[in-house]
Amino acid sequence: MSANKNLLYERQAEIAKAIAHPLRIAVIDFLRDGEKCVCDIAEHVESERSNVSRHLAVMVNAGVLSCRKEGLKVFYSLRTPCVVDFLGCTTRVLKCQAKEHEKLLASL
Amino acid sequence: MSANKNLLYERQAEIAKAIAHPLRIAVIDFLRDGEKCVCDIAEHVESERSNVSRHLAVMVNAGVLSCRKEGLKVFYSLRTPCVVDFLGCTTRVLKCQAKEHEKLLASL
DNA sequence: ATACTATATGAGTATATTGCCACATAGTTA
DNA sequence: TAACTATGTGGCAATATACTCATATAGTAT
Repeated sequence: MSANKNLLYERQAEIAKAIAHPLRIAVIDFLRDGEKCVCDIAEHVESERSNVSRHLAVMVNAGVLSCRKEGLKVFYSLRTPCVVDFLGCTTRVLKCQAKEHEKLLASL
Repeated sequence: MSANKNLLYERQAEIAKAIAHPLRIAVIDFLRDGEKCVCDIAEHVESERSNVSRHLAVMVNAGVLSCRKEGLKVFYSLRTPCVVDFLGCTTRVLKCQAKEHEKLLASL
């Protein structure tokens, strides 16, 4: 494996890691219909603001979200719509799993 | 947020977490051209077999990989081709980041 | 200036993940 | 059976992550 490949894998892992948390996935799903401030996000995902703020920082750091300050509030949004594709990928994997479970059940 | 949604987010996060590691991404990339045994995978990703074995178990557990025993060897393969789409998603995010960096540099 | 609101951060604890070593298990071959 | 190979697992230490509480910062309004 070349050093370039390794670097790519690490960057890819960083992005995947930034998404790999239930709360963060909830946030991404919520942000599909446009930018939201921390307090709205915290209310929606039913978690403390300080906690949400940290999770948001993780995603901004990984390049998944971007943020914009306006007065007291900070609005977060998806940096690129293709982040949403991740959710599609996961649901496809889940569907694939469900199908195999069905097959197994049917064979009993 | 409904309980159903929360459950979905947790399952999605499990899958994303199973992918979110440089070594595991290297494995997925390697498995694109078909099933491989642990020793071949370990050699390719340049890591200890015991370590690789654990990472493989994580991915099987999350439903990302499947395995098949044949004699002494255990062959691992992608459970569904759509797992590869993840890598595409991450590279698209990376490209998006690169573009923004370019813009920033150009404005200096 | 004071009180208030929204957000971020430091510190501490709890928990999870990773990598390594040694060893166990299972199948193969002589 | 004995030696060998491929894989998996227990145990440990190092590190990373997540959550909570208290506090800091920044902007707003009175």
